[in-house]
This record gives sequence, C-alpha cells and structure tokens, in this order.
Amino acid sequence: MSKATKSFQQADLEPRQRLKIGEVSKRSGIGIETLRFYEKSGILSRPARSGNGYRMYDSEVLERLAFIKRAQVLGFSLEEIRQIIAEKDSGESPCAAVREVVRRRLAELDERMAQMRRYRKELSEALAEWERSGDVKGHICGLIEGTHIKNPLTPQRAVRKREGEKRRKQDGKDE
Amino acid sequence: MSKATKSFQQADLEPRQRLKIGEVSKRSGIGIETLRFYEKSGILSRPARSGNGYRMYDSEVLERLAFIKRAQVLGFSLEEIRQIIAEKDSGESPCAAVREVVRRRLAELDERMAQMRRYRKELSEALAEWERSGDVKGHICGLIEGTHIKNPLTPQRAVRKREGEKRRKQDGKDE
DNA sequence: CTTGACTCTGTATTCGACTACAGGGTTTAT
DNA sequence: ATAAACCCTGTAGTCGAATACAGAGTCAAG
Repeated sequence: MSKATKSFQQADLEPRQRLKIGEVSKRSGIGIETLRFYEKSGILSRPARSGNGYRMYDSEVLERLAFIKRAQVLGFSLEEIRQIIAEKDSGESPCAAVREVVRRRLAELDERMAQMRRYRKELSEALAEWERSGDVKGHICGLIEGTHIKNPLTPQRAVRKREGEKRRKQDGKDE
Repeated sequence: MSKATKSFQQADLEPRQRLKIGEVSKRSGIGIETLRFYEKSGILSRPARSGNGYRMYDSEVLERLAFIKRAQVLGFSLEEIRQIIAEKDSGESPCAAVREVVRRRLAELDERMAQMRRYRKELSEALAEWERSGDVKGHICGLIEGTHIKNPLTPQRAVRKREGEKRRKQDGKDE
C-alpha cells in the first residue's frame, strides 16, 4: 500500500477517507481498545480490512462516534445506542421504535433533572444554613442528620458521573 | 417522628430503639446484604451486638441511611459519603473539608445539569424535526448522523441511572 | 423437637463500560 | 537490518455498588 492515499479521487459522494484505527482514535478521542470493544459489542460495524488485516475505517465512522458520545451524555446505554444504530442500519424505516426509546428517555431525563434540582436545592440550603451557624457539634453540619430535608427519596439510583480521572494512555484530542 | 417515645426516661436524648438488621432493611428499603456491605466499607459504623451476635441497630441509623440515599442521588459516591460521615464522627469541627466537597459537588452538579439541558434540547429538537419529516432513509432520523447537532462534547461521561430492573429479593418499602 | 424465619461470616458473582496485557505480525525510519 | 511504532487477537482485570450464595448458629411456635 502506498501512503499518499489522497491523490485518488473516488468521483463519488464524499471524501471517503480510509483511516487506520489509531487515526480514528486520535480524531475521535476514543481510544483504540475502546473502538475494538465497540466493534465487538456490535455498536460499530466491522470496518473493511486491508491486506495485512488492519481495520480501515471509512471516515464517516467519526460521525457515528460523535453520536455515540452525545447519546451517552444523555444517558443512553451502549445497548440502547446499539439498538438505535441497528435499527438504522436495517435500512427501511429506522425510526418507529427508536423514536419511542428516545421519547421515553426524554421523559426520564426530565424527571431525573427535576429530582436533581430538588435535591440540589435542599443541599445548597443545608450548606448555607450550615455556613451561617458554624460547626455546631452534634448537629453534624445540618444535613447529615437529615434535619432540613423532608422527603426520603424514590428508588432512583446512582446518577454519578464517573468522569475520567483515570490514567488514559492515549488521549488524542484535536478538533 | 414521635410515637411513644417520651415515656421512657433515658434521661438522655432520644428513643434509642434497637432494631435488628431485617427491621432496618424493611424500614429503610435498603436490603440486608447492602447494610452489611455498607458496614464493611466503613460507611456505617459497626452497630452493637446482642449476646447471640446479632447486630442491634440504634434507630438513628435510619437517618444515616436516608442521608446516604439522598447524597447518592446527588451524585456523591459512597467514598465521598464515607468521608463526610467520618469527618462528622471524628467529633470536633466536622465541616471544614466537607463543605468544600459539597460546594465542589454543587458546582459540578450545576454544570452537569446545564449540559444535560443542552443535549436534551438538541435531542428533542431532533426528535421533533424527525417526527415532522417522516423517515427519510439515508437521513437516519436526523440526529444519528449528527446533522443537527453542533458541538462535539466534552469528556463528560455516562450519566446513566442504572435503575434497578434487578431481581431484588427484599423490597421493603413502606413509609 | 423439629420447622421455618432470621441471623451470622466469608467469599464470589454481577453489571456496564472500559482498560490492560500477553504474544505476535507489519511498516517505517534510521 | 534493526528498532520504534503501529496493528492484530484474545483473554483478563478494574471500578463502583451492590447481590448472591454456602454453610452455620439462633429463636419462637406448633
């Protein structure tokens, strides 16, 4: 394979750049291992392979990856994302069920945000009260004993961020 | 929360009901195994034991548990909760560092909610557009190709709920 | 005196989403 | 021609927050 690939014109629709996995990783900021993992779990379709067995991604994969990231932020699981994409790839009317999923997720999202707002308010009130009144021992900073806070909470669970403090070897990151 | 509390003259402070683990589980909706797990991970202090070795919880543990749940919803990890509680239990001024934690968490929370709102908006716009224009094949429901959506997203990750579809043996749940 | 409901300890498994590593082939720059 | 820098497969480990399970002791009722 020659390196200067770009001189070839496909006379077709788009750039259709072929990218090796490292390049995709760099551009998407997603990490090689994760890309392979996505492929294994069916969230990315298997890309073409060049003679040596290297994955050759079509550059449109970058949009896929962007979508995946966005969807994740919105609280979609990889499984849901997989379904949405599969639905899409099955040709025809990709949207029927997908819309339902999205609509449901939106509702949940609203509910979740509302709850977060409620608790945020309570927490910040507790914090304020607590900054005013100093550290009264036995009062345990107000909120721990649950003094200011009324409702006991629905079985909603763990809305954490898990944001990456992790040691990531490859960072990539440009555009 | 006052039943027949005052009749007993502990000459002290509170009811001080002693509860076995099953009772605590039922009242808090938290599950026996999880209570033991919390104890092991230092988030609940070891309760008294009665002759037979059974844990005898002081009923104030219920407030602790309520606090833990609230804090979880707000995105505190068990580790953070453990620290807050430890700080408290160490007597003196429990609040110094804790307030910092809480303040930081509040800021993060705001940021996170803002981002959720942004994406929610984009998603719902995409959904709307998409319901209007039917399923134009190749357009993949608008948003999948990332057509309507501009910004590529910060390294924020996985804000999912993980809400329990799980087979839970004990449900508890009353108040 | 035997059920059955509870409880105990301790270890193992689950789940989602990665991340790491071993052990090897290929490409590219020196 | 040799090392660095990629790439491959496949399996295993991590992390947080639980859950499950095995094997035993305890207790109130029939």
